[in-house]
Amino acid sequence: MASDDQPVPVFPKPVTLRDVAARAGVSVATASKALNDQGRMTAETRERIRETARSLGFRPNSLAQSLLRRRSFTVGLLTNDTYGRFSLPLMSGISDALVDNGVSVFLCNVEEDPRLGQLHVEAMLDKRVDGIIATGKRIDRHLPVDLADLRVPVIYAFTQPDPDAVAFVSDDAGGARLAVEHFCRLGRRRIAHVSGPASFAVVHARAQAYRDVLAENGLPVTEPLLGSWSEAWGHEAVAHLFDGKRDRPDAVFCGNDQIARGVIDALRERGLDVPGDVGVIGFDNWEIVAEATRPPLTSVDMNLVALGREAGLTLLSLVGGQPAAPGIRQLPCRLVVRQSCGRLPDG
Amino acid sequence: MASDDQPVPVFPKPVTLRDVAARAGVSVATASKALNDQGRMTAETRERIRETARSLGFRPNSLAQSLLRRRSFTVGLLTNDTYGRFSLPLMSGISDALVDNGVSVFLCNVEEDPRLGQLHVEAMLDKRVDGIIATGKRIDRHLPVDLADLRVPVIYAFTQPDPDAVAFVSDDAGGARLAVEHFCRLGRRRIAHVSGPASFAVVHARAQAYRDVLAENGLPVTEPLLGSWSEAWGHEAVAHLFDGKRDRPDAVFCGNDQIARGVIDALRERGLDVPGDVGVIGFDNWEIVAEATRPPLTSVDMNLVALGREAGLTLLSLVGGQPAAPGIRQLPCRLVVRQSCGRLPDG
DNA sequence: CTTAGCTGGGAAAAGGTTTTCTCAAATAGG
DNA sequence: CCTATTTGAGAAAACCTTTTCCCAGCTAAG
Repeated sequence: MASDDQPVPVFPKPVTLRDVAARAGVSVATASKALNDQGRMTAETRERIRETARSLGFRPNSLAQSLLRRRSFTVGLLTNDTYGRFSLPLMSGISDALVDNGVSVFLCNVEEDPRLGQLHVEAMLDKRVDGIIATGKRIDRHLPVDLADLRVPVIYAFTQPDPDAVAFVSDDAGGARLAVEHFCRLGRRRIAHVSGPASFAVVHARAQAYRDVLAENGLPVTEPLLGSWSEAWGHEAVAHLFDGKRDRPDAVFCGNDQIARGVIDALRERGLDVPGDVGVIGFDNWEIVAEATRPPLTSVDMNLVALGREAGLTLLSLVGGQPAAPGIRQLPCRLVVRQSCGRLPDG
Repeated sequence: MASDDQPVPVFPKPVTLRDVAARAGVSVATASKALNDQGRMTAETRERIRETARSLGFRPNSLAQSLLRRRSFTVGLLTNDTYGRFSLPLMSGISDALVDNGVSVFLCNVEEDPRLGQLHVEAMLDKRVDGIIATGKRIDRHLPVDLADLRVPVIYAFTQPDPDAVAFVSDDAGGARLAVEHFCRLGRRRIAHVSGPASFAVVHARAQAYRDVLAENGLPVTEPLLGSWSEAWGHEAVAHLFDGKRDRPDAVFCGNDQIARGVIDALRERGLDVPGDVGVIGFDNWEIVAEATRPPLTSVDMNLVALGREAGLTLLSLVGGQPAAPGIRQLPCRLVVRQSCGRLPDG
């Protein structure tokens, strides 16, 4: 009978609570209560309904539930980090924190396009997300989208927040301290700092921490060398640091892993041993880079997964009605020690 | 009256169609029809209702619409690519194709965990996604999750599909041809191939294309060197290729950009000029790597964004009831020429 | 035996929208 | 002036689930 030229897959109608109730010979109200551990009924009735639901493969329609509860168990994640260098670890942590609560995440890349941002935010709101997390690729820039006075709670993670918002960022100064203090403990005395462009707020935060730690340890402070975030700049910076005849550094703290990579390569080209002659520490702990340097790179990890988890949990409690004090929370970084920084003499 | 210790943001109730109707002095039915260009009414009534909706900032509740239409304008994207190296460009293309149709994307990372996969798929189904796109980090491995006989259409992109499914992958053989033929056109005669582990299907596809092109051009075929996907392996492979005294390659086609990076660095260490003495082409066109090599790396781009867009559009038409022939569609790659491969003598 | 209280379960409303059907008024046709 | 048709708009059902209220029957207390 059926024409089989083009077998079109046919998707069966989902089984509804009504089906379960009919099959079990009860009303939908009773069925609902049985499955949700609500109401009063004999244990026998409850179990019979549950068994029926199981055997029919019943799954409640989330849309209907959401409509009724005014809660969709859905959050939106906005980002402008196309390559996901920072937002994917964040996403991972967020998802991790939420999946056990049955919450799913809409991911939207808004690039730098306000129109796109507007579009995505409206789509999220229309779909009644319970909340929104905004994230980006740098801490000191806004997303190209206005998230003030939305109908839902908003949390900022690793991006510039609106005033009076709840935000999570990494403690860059703390991370820098970790690196420089590690050098100090290892007995390095002339520690240089090569970082990215002055237009980045984190560059200044890290540089100040660098100066502070050196001062605290009575070590000479040389002005940080600012350039770009690239390997090429790391390469070039080594020339600046080592072409002067005296006071050559015995350690370089770099603003990111790519710069560190350039520094290490340039040092090798000059015949300097890492970590023997010069120790190097990077920032970001981008494993794909940190593990490809020779020797493998010690680097500051911003704990983005943990940051994402924290943001997710906070959003959840905000959605649940718990107030959260506005303000920026800085989460600690962690030093991942590999081989580029050297080790304690006795180690 | 109000206690202001802790200013809790209060979120206003969304305005509903009922509100609009009441304000405009019509029934909700009429209001709905006015806003959707349905039904019959005087142009004046229609415009009055629209104006009311605008002034009230009315936005239809997507949940209610979805419930009724049995269509949620939502799709799920499954991946196990934690770093997003491949899935983010895909995601970008998918999102691109869908956002204009008001469709949002749930992104779920299932890692390698079947339990997590099951969890996410069930959450998606409960939320009544219109369809699912499965993607991964390699073409020849399944996600740790069973997507057969779901209640919704499924499309595979850049991951191993179930039989009889619709799938999109990159044409790796074609991409390899592009690279090797380019070398041939440039007059290179001894072209080597350094690639990843033999356990990857793409390694064989690319290697075969490499042999084919060399044979077609009457050039000597040396067996591809298989190793790992790392820079270190690229480095090591150069030793194998150049320590033999004769028939040293004048071109190396690499299985990915990291290998290419290792090859280029090793060549430089040997005093060989790239592209003067040896041309190098990579695969993946991972810009962050390709642009950091010196000289910048020519590489095969798998057009993942386009692949994602194609997958998104196909899923959309599948959801719309258009049948799509099952099978694997290979989408062409593209060669991004930078400086590592050299140029035509007359160029 | 009467009344209060409990028990098991159902009816109905609510959530917000779309769509089909119905109906009164207005218009056209004869 | 009377009937047939069109026009404008509303009532109600449907989507699926949850929750509040209600009720009939039963038990226990007085």
